[in-house]
Amino acid sequence: MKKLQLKKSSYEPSSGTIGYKINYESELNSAQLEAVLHKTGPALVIAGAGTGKTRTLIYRLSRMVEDGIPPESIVLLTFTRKSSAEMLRRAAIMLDGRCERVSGGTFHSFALLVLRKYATILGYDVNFTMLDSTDSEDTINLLRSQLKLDKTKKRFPRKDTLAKIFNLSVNRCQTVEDIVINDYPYFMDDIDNIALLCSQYNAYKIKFNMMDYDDLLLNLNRVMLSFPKIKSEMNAKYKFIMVDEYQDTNRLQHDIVIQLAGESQNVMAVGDDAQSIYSFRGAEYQNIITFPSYFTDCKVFKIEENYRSTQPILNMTNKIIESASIKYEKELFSRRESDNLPKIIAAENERQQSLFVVQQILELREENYALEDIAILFRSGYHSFDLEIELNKANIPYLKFGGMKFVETAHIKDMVSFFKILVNAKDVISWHRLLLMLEGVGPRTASKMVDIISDPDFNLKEKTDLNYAVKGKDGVNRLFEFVKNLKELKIGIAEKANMISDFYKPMMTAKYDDWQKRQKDIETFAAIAGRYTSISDFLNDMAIEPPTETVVDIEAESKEEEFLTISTIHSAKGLEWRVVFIIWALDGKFPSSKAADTLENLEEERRLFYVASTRAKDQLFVSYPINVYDRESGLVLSKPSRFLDGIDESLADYFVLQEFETNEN
DNA sequence: CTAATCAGAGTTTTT
DNA sequence: CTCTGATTAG
Repeated sequence: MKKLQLKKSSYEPSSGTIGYKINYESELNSAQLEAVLHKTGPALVIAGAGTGKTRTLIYRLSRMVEDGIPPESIVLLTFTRKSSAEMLRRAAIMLDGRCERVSGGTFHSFALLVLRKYATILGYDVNFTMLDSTDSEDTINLLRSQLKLDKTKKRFPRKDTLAKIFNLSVNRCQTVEDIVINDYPYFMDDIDNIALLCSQYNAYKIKFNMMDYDDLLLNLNRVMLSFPKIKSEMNAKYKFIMVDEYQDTNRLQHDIVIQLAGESQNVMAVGDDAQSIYSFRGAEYQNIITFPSYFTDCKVFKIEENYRSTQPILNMTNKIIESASIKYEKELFSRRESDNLPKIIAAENERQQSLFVVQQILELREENYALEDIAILFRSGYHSFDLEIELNKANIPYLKFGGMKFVETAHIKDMVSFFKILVNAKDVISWHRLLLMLEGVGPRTASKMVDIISDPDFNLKEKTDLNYAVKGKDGVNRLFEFVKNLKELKIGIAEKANMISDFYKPMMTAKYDDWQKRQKDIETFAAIAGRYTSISDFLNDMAIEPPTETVVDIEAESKEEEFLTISTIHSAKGLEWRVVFIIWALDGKFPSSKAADTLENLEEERRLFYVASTRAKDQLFVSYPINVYDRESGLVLSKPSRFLDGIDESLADYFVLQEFETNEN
């Protein structure tokens, strides 16, 4: 016979977090929890550096998944692929694999995904080609010489300047004329030709079924604006939108978010206006300030407790950002006390700065800091060159982020061109690129042949026209034969990559003196290619989500070994380390003398310095060499960065380096 | 028309 | 220093 018995239990509030696998209440502070439990409707989360912004996003994501919202209907837009992957990984660990099925990624990759489905309605072919920035510059250059604009009396803007103008025009939603008037007044005389070139460029891309980075955003927006049916289809599919780093969105991305939010307005933007560092590509930090005004009843959450850094570090960073003109006032605080003030170090010259950093790292290692706990940050890619030499000497393994990317090097672009042609035989830019490498072929011949190739009737198999055009040019025939054969071969991508590499090698040795170094990259490239089963997937990834590593270290893919991180500040965004070194904090380098011209630029540099210094958890070193000759200005730079003004001895310890002899070797 | 040579300019930062 | 554009010789 069964009897009932009373067992003591406890009171549980009826609202809140019962029934969840994760105990949100105990793992989050109240500000975070509020944001995590936010159900529907628009919301803005203002979260200072190190306050658990990512954490909040991840927990909200898993909370939604636990609520039974299908992960596919949640779009998580992040700024870099690195942070997107990191976020999904952490969410998956916390809850389960469902989190990884969330839609999204970067704005650009999300756009590509959508456009592969809808681009035909805009007149594109499904397998349109992606142009990376070099490709689009080359295209612009081609059109420029066709328009004979390279032969004008006065200097016409260079291809990279033109590309930048067009880019800003798209991302800021302004006309090319406006951009020239505001940002490039010295090209006023050429304004008509610049605008003409831009429209030709746009027409050219459509004609040859190509999209550049900007087109991805533009067309995503367009497809939703012009086709209400598609928009409602998308709104039905993507019910919840979350956007990270909102302060770095530009006008166009902002518009896209509004479209995606649709009627339901289930959109949450997360960011920190003090960390806006992408205005050079059209980002407007005002977007985050005006965000609530675009939606009805937008909730605003502020998270101010910092979990990352010690209080001394925060005291200094708060001071740095204090003099910036930002809208959302916030004062970060931490419960992590420490006696260790940030250290500001003056070195005699660059060499000494590098030696100092290396020496410190070795000492830190003695103190049981792992290399993974340490990062060295700098303003521009080349600031680390000397340091890298010293690191190599000291046998400290490192990975470099930011700066020149692997896929952007000329020889890798050549290799990619072969693959592009395999997918799209009418990829004129790739053809052009390869033809130019051949002996006896210059711009004229290449253009002529490209014209023939782009003719709709042209067919690789019978190339009689070409035989005529290239008579006497053996290399051209070999190239065509090679591509033709390769196309028909039924072999894997790895084998094709090897064949291309063999074919390319003589071309490379003829063109580059340093071909031996490049040869290594080619092998790496072939290895990466071998991981794919579809060439188009491979090319997509190379354009939209290329390997993040930089040229030098991609070969050293010993992931098991621990390594030090050296990185541009831009690439360090959103990450953290126990010990951070900021090098080259020298006025004229950081802020760079280029940026000193306008207040906005200077403000952005200040935020950049702020981002850099808030990466540090335990220790922060800021160093600068004195007595550096600056070619640009012709001055000897010797003053520390102006962002250190006002950092007195209560906030940081100041040091000067002194050399001395030791008996050690 | 191409290839080689020279002069000059511009040097962030990313998808 | 490195990449680009201009000039010139072949």
